[in-house]
Amino acid sequence: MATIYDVAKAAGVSAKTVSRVLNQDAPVGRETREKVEQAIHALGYVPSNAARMMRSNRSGIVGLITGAISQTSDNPELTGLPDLFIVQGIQQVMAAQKKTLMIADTAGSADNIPHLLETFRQHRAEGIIYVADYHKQIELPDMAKSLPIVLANCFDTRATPSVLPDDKLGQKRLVERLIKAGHHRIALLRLPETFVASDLRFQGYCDAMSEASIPFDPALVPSTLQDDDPRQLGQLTEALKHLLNLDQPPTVICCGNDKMALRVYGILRSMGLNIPEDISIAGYDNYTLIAETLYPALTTVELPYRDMGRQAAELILDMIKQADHPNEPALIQGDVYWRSSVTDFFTTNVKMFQQ
Amino acid sequence: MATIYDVAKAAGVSAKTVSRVLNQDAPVGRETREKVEQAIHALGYVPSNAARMMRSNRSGIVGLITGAISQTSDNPELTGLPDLFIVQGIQQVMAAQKKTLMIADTAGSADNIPHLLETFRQHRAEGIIYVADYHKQIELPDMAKSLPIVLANCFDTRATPSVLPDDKLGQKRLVERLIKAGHHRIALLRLPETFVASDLRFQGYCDAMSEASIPFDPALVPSTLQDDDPRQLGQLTEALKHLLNLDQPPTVICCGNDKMALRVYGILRSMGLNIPEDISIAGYDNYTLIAETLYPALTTVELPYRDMGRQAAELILDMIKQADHPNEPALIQGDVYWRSSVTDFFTTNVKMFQQ
DNA sequence: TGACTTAATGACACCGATGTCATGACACCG
DNA sequence: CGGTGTCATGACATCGGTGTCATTAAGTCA
Repeated sequence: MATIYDVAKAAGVSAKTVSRVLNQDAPVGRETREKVEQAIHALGYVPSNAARMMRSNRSGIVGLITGAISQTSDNPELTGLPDLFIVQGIQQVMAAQKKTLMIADTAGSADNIPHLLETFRQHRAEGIIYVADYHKQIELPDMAKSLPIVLANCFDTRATPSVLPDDKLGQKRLVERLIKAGHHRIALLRLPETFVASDLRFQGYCDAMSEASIPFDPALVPSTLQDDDPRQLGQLTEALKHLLNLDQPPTVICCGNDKMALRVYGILRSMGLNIPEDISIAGYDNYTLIAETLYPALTTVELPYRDMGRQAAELILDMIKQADHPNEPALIQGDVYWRSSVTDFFTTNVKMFQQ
Repeated sequence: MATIYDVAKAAGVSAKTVSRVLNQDAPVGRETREKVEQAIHALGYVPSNAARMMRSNRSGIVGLITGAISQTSDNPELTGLPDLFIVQGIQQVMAAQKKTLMIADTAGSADNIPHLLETFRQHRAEGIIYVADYHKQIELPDMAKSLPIVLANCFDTRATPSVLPDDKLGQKRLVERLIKAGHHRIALLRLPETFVASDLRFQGYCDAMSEASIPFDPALVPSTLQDDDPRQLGQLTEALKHLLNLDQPPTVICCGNDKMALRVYGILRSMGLNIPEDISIAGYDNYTLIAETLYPALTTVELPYRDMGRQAAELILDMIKQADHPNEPALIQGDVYWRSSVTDFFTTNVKMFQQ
C-alpha cells in the first residue's frame, strides 16, 4: 500500500506538502497541489488513519455499545429490534460530523461490557454511547467513567447524562386525544411492572383523566400482566373478558405496546368483536411494521427512537468538545399517530350531520 | 493517557519487555512480569491500537457495509430490519475471532458507498462484508475490488463471493410439508417480480407440486402483486376474493412473506373467515415478531439470516487468510416452522380415530 | 528603502508501539 | 573446559503520518 512518501516522490515534493494538500491546513501552490493530487490518484493512495491518529492524538472514533444486534438470542420474546432506530439516529449525526462510529455488541451479556470498553480505549475512542433495548435502569462498571459517556434509552444512579423517551407525556397525550374523540371509558392494559415505562405511562394516563375531570376507575386498569410470553395468551384473554363484562365496559383499550395490541386484535376477533366498530384499540411504540400493517391500522404513540439517537449523538459530541455535561436526563417527546383502530365519535357526529 | 514507556519506567524495565508481557511472544521472568502487570494496572494503561497497528501492519478490522440501520427512512414500507440478524451472525463470529467489526451505513443511498470504502481503507480494514436488506442483485463500485469482499443477501455479475438464502428450497420444503399435511389445493401469493426471491420461490413451489404429481393450476397463483404499500389493500383483497371464488378454492394460502400474511389475516377475518378452520395460511421469513405473535401463530419458512451472517463472516476471514475464494454463491437453508395457522389433516384424522 | 508580513515549501523530530539484533547469564554436552 | 543453546532483557530503528521550525521569495507598509 502506497505511503505519503511514495506520493511525495512521485509528485517531486516533500511529504509535508502532500500532508498539506490532504489536510488543507496551509496554503499550497496551485500547480503543486495538482501534481500531488494526480500522484495520489495514480497511486491509489489512502492515508493511514493509524499513523495520522498517532501524531495528532485524535481518533475521530465514537464507540457505541448496544445489545440490539444480539439481544434477541436469549430473549426471544423481546424480538423487537426497533431500538435500532436509535442507532440509526446516532449514525446520521456521526456521519454528518465526519466521525467514525464503532459499534460493539454485548452479545446478550452485560459481562462483555468491560471487554468492549477495553477495545474502545485501545482504539482511543473519544466518547461512548450506551444504547439499551428498552427504557430501563442500568449500572455500568466503574471503568466506564474514564471516558465521556452518554446513555440512550436508559439511566443509572450516578446521573450519567442520558436521553430517555417521555413515556408519561406520550401516554397522557394519547389519552387526551382519545378524550377529545369522545371516549370516557378508557381502559389501560399495563406492561409488566418490571418495565420502567409501565408506571410512567400509568401516571400519564391518570394525569390526562384527572385533567379532564374523569374519575379514575380501577376496574379499567387491570393488574399488570406478568409475562410477555406469546404463548401465554390466557392472562390477556382474562383481562379482556373482565373489561368487556363490566357494567360500563370501555369504549377503547390502550395496550402496553403494539405487540400486545396485535394479540388483542386476534383475541377480540376470535370473540366475534369488530375493531373499531365494537371497541377501539390503541397501542404504544408506533412499531410501524405492526401499526401500519394491522387491519385496521393501529392508533399508537411513537417511541421517538430516531430523535433520541440524534440527541444522544449531539450530546456526546458536545461532551467531547467541552467536558461539560447536563445533570438531568433529556426527555424526548413522541407523537400520537391517529389511525383507524379508534373511533372518533366527534368526526362520526359531524358526518352524521352532514348526511 | 499512559504509554508503554510510562509503564516501563514505573516497572523499572524496558519498553520492549512490557511489550513482551502484553503479547506473550517471548519468555519473561516471573518477577518481572508481575512488576509490569502491576504497573499496567496502576497506571490504567491501555495499549494504543494505532501505534500497534502501524508497526505490525495488521488492523484486525473488518468493515461491514449495510443499509440496515438507515434503510427505512426512504422506504417506510420495508421497515423490516430483520436483516440485522445477518449483522448479528457476523458479529458473533468476529467477536469469537477477536476481530473488530466496523459498521458503516449507507444512510439509504448507494452513493455513499465509495466514501464508506474510503473510510475503511483509511482504517486499513482487512476485508469487507456488504449486507443487503433483502435478497437482491447489486453492483459495487470498481474501487471495491482492491480488498477481499463478501456479499451477504445479495450477489453481483462479477461472481464476487456471496452468501444467499435458498429461497427455492425453502418454498419447496414448505409446500412439501403442506402436501404431507393433506393439502392439495395450495395457493401462492407471490411477491412482486422485482424481488429475486419471487421467482425462486415460485420455482420451489412448482418443483414440490410436480414431484407430488399435482398438476399446476395457474388459477392458484394470481399475478404477482405490484406494490408493497400497506395502504393498498385492494389488490390483496381482490386476489383473495378470486381464490375463494374458485370452483375448487385452495385449502391453504402461501403468502410472499409474514407481513403479507398479517394483512391476509385481517382481510379474511373481515370477510368472516376463521383461520385455520376455514382456510390455512402460511408465510415466509419467520419474522418472529409477527409469526409468533399472530393469533393463531403462523406457519412459515425461516430466512436463515443469522446463519448467513456466520457464513459470510467465516468466508471473509478465510479470504483474508488465503487469497482464495469460492466461485459459487453459498446457499443457506432455512427451516419450516410449523405452527397452528395451517390445518394438518393427517393429525386431525388421527385425533378423530383416537376419539 | 528597510522592516514586516505572507505564501510556499522542506528538514526533522516525534507519536507509541513492535521487529531485529545484541548482550549477559546459565545450563548442558561431549 | 570451550562451544552451543536457551532464557531474559535492552538498545535502537522503524511504521506513516503531522507538528514545529526554518528558509526563501514575493508583496506591503511606513
